[in-house]
Amino acid sequence: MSKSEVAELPLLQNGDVVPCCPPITAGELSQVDAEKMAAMFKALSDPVRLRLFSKIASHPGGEACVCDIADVGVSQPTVSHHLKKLREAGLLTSERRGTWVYYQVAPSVVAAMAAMLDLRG
Amino acid sequence: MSKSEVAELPLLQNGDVVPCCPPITAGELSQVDAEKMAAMFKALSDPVRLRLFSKIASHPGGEACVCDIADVGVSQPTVSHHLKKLREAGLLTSERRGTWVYYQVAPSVVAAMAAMLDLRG
DNA sequence: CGTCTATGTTGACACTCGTCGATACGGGTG
DNA sequence: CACCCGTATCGACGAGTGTCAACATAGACG
Repeated sequence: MSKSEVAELPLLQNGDVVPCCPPITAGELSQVDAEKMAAMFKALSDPVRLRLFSKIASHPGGEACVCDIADVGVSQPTVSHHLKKLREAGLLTSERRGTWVYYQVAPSVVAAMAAMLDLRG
Repeated sequence: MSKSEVAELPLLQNGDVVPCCPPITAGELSQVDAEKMAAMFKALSDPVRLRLFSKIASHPGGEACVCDIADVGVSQPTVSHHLKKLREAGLLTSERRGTWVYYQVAPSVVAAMAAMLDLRG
């Protein structure tokens, strides 16, 4: 029952849409594709993560320092925990610049999620 | 940041995109909007639900009988449980026709999710 | 070096979730 | 009516998740 099979997500750089999976209207998802997609949706299935993500996405350049977005109503370790989850899902990348750590959205991964929800398949 | 005030999960009929929440690039999500969006994403954050959903979405008319999609590797009660979750999230509607129950996708809700992931905000 | 600030990690806890078997319900059919 | 088939609900169990306090790590600066 326990599936510790952590599907390794793309983790690719900005550019274009990664053809991870076809639109959901294109046919039945395979087991593997379903697990990959589910991992991405799960990353956005928490209100705190969603708020962190929107704060970063709405910053100029789609990038923000942790110190700029940490005010979401939970403790600092919890913020760090959620940012790690988003990073592991491939939705964010992080980079340390001196004292601060900056997180950037991974546009191609987000675009791939949106493409999968396109019903005009 | 313009946040639309939608009372509860749409559950509306096919037609156009429900303006649930602005694109994630449009500004910080409110607590309420984040919870609504998170609930929708959570509904698609499970591989079994994703496979059920894709099976329905890829059927002609975006509708399918339970008997046509129930083969996803889990027991019948579990299938029923997941379909209920998708229904409660507003992503599916169900209708009994004689012996069988048919599930249909709610295109507007799915389109709203895709719109929220549009980075070209 | 020592210290301060910013961020990440660890361990523990309560709670939620996915799953199943057993059971109930609803509607055809004989 | 009795029976069977398709689907939903219930109750229970193990695994997973979000949260925090405490602690650890990494630069900046004196």
